[in-house]
Amino acid sequence: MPLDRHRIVDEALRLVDESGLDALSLRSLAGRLDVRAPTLYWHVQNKSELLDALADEIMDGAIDSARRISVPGDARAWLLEALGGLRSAMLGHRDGARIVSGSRNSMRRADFSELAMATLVAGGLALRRARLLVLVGERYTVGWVLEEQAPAPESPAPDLDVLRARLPTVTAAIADYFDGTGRGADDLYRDGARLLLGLAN
Amino acid sequence: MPLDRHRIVDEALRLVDESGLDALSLRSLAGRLDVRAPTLYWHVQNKSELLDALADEIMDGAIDSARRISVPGDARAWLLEALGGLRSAMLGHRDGARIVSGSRNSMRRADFSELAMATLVAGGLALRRARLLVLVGERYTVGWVLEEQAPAPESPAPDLDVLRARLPTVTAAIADYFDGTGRGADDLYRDGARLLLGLAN
DNA sequence: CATCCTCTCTAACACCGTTAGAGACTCTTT
DNA sequence: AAAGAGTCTCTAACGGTGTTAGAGAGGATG
Repeated sequence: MPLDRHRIVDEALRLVDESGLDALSLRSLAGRLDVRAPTLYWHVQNKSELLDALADEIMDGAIDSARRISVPGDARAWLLEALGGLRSAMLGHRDGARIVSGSRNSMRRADFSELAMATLVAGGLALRRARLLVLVGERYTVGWVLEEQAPAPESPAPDLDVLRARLPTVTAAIADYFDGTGRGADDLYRDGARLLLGLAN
Repeated sequence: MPLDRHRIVDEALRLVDESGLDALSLRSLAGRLDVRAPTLYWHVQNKSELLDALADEIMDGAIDSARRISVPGDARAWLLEALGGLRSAMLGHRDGARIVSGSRNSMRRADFSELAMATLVAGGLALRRARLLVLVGERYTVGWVLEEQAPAPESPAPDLDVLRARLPTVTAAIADYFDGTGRGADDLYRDGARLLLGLAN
């Protein structure tokens, strides 16, 4: 199979999924494609262009998923689903949020915003409000998933008692939230998103 | 002046402020301290430990500023100010949000959460709600400033007409927001934060 | 005086992104 | 058929990175 840009991006994404973004070097990627590193420069200008392409790939997933959402009465409910799709698209790849947040030239990010704002406006929201909701929703989601995907600290897990002494409210709140009724990470994100869209509770 | 950990972190922060996070290498930092790179390893275990220290420094600013806020009737108004302080602390250093979001071992981040949740609970909010508000507020803020501090794309600025064709709603919304009454980036952040705290006007 | 401890050094390792420039190999033109 | 152009991959190398090993200077302590 001949080497082309698409195959490169594909294999890069696979490499990232297996070993994390930090393990993605042009040499290791080339090795998987049975090629030497400089060869990649024929198909891709930069490493950063490659990273942009990865971000595009991820955002494509988010856009596709957003397009599939039927627009209900309340446009804000649509946005809630769209943002959930954005989160899923990023969670779908290791370090997905880092890739998306680190890419400065992904037109697909703007496409997502356009789709979202246009849908909200079509749903009757004022332009200014639509923009605010979309901006806030996107940045909230990226910030959220960034945190979700952050690897556990390498330093030895601090003693639980010490933690409880220094962070009594935080630890109590965690215990409280997960206590009992099978609520998990997805619910927490969704609660936050609903809050910020004014769909609270 | 003898070399110690504090001076290293200080100079690192200065270097980052001048030249950006990507320009921070142990060699360049050592050069500014009139020392060779391996010397730094006597005072600091890792580069990542150094980055954690930078994040701590920034979060210290956020915590100090939060402590100075008097608690008004509505605890949510306090949180709004505290988050504004967090944003200012990150904006106060080049790539501040990247530093904070990239650090996995900064206890100060947890301290900030603790302070915020405790204040909200003391202000009468339920534990579960306090946690949600703080988590959402923090991640929103980090995501926001990350975007604010992202350097302009290096690729030649795409043609404005092409942009307007592909992103009609986005471009119209930007024009609409900044049109007329001197509203700026700070206001936009604040609007978003108010929205998410249910203080919307 | 000898020994330890604290701190800085030189030298080196393996890796990184990236560039220059030499070949193959195919396809088109003469 | 010969010559040339274009496409793709290669080797070799550059300057940079984080990091380690280990030597040595200098002061404090026995």
